[in-house]
Amino acid sequence: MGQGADHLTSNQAQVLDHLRAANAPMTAYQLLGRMQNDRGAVAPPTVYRALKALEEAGLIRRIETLRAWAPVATVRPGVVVICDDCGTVRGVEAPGLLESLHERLVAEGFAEARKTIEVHGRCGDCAEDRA
Amino acid sequence: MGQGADHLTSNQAQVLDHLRAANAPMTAYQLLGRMQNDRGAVAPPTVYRALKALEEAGLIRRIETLRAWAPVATVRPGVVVICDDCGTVRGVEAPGLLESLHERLVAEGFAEARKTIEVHGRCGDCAEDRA
DNA sequence: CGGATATACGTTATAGTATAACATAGCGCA
DNA sequence: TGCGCTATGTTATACTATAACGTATATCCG
Repeated sequence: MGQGADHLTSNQAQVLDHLRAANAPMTAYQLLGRMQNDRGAVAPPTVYRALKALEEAGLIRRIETLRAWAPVATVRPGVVVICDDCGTVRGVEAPGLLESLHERLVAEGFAEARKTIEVHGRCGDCAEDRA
Repeated sequence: MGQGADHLTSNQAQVLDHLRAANAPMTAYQLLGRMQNDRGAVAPPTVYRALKALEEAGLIRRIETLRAWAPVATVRPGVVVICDDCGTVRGVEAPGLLESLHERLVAEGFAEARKTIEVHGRCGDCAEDRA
């Protein structure tokens, strides 16, 4: 587990721990609340700086459609699948898909820098629960 | 031009006009500023309500990674391609791609409701300008 | 040692995005 | 006429994110 990290600072480690302990993405202010429980006063920049460093280290990513953050372990590669019922988030491998999109764009002279692919819906477990 | 619309209210038409006149997505508060220029006092809910109605009518969509809004005409189907240099946004057809992703998810028991696919990078025109 | 630089962090304030809640106005129609 | 519906106005506030400045600590090297 864990790649791309050098040494995490204690703020960064704490944020990462909370994200890994959660079973759904957390917003920055949810994290802020947890940190304020753990120790005393914490201000938003503390959280956002940790999030930025962790994102740059490849350890977390922002789920754009949720305005929230998730550890990369649960979300891995290109495609993020989000259950709107239970809130869980998974990464789905889709190598061919990313490949073919890439070729499409290259053919048009577009130089890709960053891809965001997020799918909302209901996961199998939640569908069963309603059956 | 234009589908899915019933009758637009004047707020909605005004917002849509501004979005169509722009060559890049606009934030809600940019739109708010334009509306305040056009007539006098306008408050955020006026803009957000119009955006919501237009989105439900399929006439615009939110570009999640930009926190901004674009007319569907410029952005069409599944894949949104964004140039980080000039700010323009295009829709790219990618039927096979969406198809195969869909099948992947169905196979896992996941029921899709909404897909967001956004690609950032530099468009061909901007690449030339730097050559 | 002592100073220069770099990094993280604390702290205060503010910018930017979005919605809740309640009041009002106009329209269609029983 | 009076009811219900929809859109709008209006005020306030919630939520998300960053700017700007100061301080502490570590590191490197003269």
